[in-house]
Amino acid sequence: MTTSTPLQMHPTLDQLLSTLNTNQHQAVTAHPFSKLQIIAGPGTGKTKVITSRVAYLLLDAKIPPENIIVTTFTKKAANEMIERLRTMLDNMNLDKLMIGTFHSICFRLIMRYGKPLGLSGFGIADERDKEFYVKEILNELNAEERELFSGREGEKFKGGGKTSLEPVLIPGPVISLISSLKSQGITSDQYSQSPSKDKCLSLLYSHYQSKLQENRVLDFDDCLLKCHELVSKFPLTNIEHVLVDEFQDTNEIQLQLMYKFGTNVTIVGDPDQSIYAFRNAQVINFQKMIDYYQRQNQQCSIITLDHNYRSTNDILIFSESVMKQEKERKSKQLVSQHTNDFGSPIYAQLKSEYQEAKWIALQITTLLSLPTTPIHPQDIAILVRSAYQTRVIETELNSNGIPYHMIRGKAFWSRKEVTVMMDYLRIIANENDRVAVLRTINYPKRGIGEKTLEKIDEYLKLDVNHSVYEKLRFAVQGGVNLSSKVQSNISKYLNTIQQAKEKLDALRDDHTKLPELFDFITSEFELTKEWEPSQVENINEIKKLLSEFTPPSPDDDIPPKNILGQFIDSMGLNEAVEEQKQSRHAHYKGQVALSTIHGAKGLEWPVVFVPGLSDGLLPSIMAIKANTQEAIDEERRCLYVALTRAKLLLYVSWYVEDGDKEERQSWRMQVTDPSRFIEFIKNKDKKTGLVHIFRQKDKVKSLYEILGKRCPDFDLDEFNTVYKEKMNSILNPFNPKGIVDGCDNGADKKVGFQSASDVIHTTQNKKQKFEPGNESVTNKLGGTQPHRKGLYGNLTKDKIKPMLRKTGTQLISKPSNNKAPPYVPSRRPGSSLGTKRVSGPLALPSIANRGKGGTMGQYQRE
DNA sequence: TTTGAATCCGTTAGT
DNA sequence: CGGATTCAAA
Repeated sequence: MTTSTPLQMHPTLDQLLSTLNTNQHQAVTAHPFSKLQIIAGPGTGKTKVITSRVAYLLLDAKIPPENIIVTTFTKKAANEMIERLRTMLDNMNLDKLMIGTFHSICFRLIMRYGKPLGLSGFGIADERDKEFYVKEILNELNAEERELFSGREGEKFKGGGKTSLEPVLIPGPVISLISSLKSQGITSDQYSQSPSKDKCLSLLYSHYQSKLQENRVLDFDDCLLKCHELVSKFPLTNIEHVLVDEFQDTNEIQLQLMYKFGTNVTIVGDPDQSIYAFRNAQVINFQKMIDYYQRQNQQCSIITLDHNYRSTNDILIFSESVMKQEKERKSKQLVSQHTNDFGSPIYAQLKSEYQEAKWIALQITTLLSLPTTPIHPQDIAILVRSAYQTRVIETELNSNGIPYHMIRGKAFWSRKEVTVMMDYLRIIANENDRVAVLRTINYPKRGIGEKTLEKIDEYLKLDVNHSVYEKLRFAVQGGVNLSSKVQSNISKYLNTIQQAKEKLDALRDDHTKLPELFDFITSEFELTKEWEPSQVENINEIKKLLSEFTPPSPDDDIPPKNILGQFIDSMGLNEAVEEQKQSRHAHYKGQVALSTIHGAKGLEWPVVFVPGLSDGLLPSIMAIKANTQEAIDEERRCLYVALTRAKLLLYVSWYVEDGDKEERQSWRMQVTDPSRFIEFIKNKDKKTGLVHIFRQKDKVKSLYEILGKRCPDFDLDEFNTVYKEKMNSILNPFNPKGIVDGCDNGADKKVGFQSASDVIHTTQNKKQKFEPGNESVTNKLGGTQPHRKGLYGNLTKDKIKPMLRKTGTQLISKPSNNKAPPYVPSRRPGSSLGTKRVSGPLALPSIANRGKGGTMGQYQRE
């Protein structure tokens, strides 16, 4: 199938190919002008294969880089791939290789060629913008249109009928239904002509599109849809090969785009790892692709990679037994290339999320306290289904002095301070960003409330010949009737924008000065003083991204936006350089990774924890409620992805809550059952994970060896005794037997049952902060202990707060600094763990973090 | 009319 | 818990 004999091959390529196994070799060297599916299970060298295939196309088939499109799932994956390629082919200029996410490639194409469609200079509407626009169109419906919604078709758009008798139209369903249509490639025009259309939806879809058009923005789905329209009308003529990575996560419009991009395609993916159906991804694309080419009498070859280089066989068997439960699945035979095995996953059933977190912390400290341990924090990951699950774990890691790092998800970008900052950058970059103006004009408070805002917005919508910025100037100069206070406040706001714009112009394209501009904005708009230290930290993350930002390929004939505008587009597509190439490793070094399963896709660690294997968490409550096989299957694949991230040691755990004995976050549904996906281990030893590799000296030895260290001689039995005692103190915290290493853990001191007078103080002038969730008590050993139920009788916090307020009494709490807020990236908690501790007081919470800036602070009110 | 506090309410992943 | 909504006080 190769186009040349090995002798004629490029020496680099030759060398490259020699490192591949038979299947990989076959996949890489498949005919360049053909259709190919590579089914790549976890750890089968997928990235290596796709990268080598690109190299093969460049070197052997001599396809110029600009004639190849490679789509990846994330910008990060694209960066990694291009780095690998640069290393492989050090002298080749790859700047023109079209590589990136579908969204960014499409956006680039639209920027470059979109003029005939009237799309030049468009920006990106993010999720918040979408919601803003949808709310707007719902408010702008006239009486006649509103009438449409009284029928059955309108039902699904209604909600919130609890408080007001009149049901209200809500944006959620509108957004997701429109998105679903778009990802199937259905435009609003097409939909409005469909005989089976939903009249309400069709109406909203049209309004929504006009709204986007008016504001000159594209939403994520539009990037794909409009690009499809573009390449249909004006085909790309130069593209000789299209490669699609993570094919299992493509949706219909992406499949159609792939067909349109070029006739020769290579796709790589794994149906078992399809976990993005919520974004309308469809596994059926594998079959659709085959059928599509079949209809054109063209063959689509399939190559399956089955050598797993990542995980031990035990881990593979375990993961496979999870997947086996899925009906109608083509079972896969992954063969581990490991010769060592460390036994089946270590597991435990616990009583609460707190206990589970403690269990995890114990496992980690145990691993890290092995003599000359071969395992470092950066070798460990904790993967959860939902982002909020990290909170309890973070707290526990903090109090054990375990350094960790959050792999950032969407949550970071929806933090208040982050969105505000982005909005401010947007108004500086773009005179016409109405939404950003409306969202910043009263933050910080400038005395502009709902009514005034309405008046202003009405005025802003009037005249299309002036920019939003100009119109706002006119408004202050008398266009809108405003109080003098508001008038002067807005003037000041506008003047600061003006100054910032001038600064932006002055720095031209010198992006090294962007941080200065950034500081100017935060100080002049008086943003910093609105924020807690931890929020400022988040803002500095943006500043860092801004200073690291390099605009993409300036040699293009794209009408240039200013550099800030380019930065914002890039952020809108979530593709800002997350971390620069080399510093990435240094940055994460010495830190445990904490991530959602979705965020961990494509990554691997020697040690992986998968907690929260309870019904309602995984499968998530939403999937259970949806009550469809597809939803449950997707959750199962999610688990599969999590499990297959592990190379050597896999820890799984779950908890079941019995009644209200344990403190629970009351707003969450009680977890009562282990996950249905792990039925098959429930029958085994249920007692909790005392089953451990440390039982066998030879396993411990080979663990050291495989990690490139020599196992020192040490007393494993003694090590295990310590471990078991600590385990006991977690499982039975009030049992005196849990006393470890001669340290009295205070079982006789009624930990957790102190009197109310300990926490309630009468204060006079001193304004005290009430920190929800922080009323923990410090016990005599320096450990913190959450309040137990019963402390305030039947009173809940919500009830007690106003009572205290009325009597001039306030609830105060000891600043507890080891509480972790959700989603705050990379805090470095105190000292890192020593590696030499063998039998140190692991069960005791570290006090290293005490006294540092309160991390719950960001939710306080003054 | 704006603001801050009280209260209600939902519950997922992220290009 | 935290966002949205409602209520009450400036």
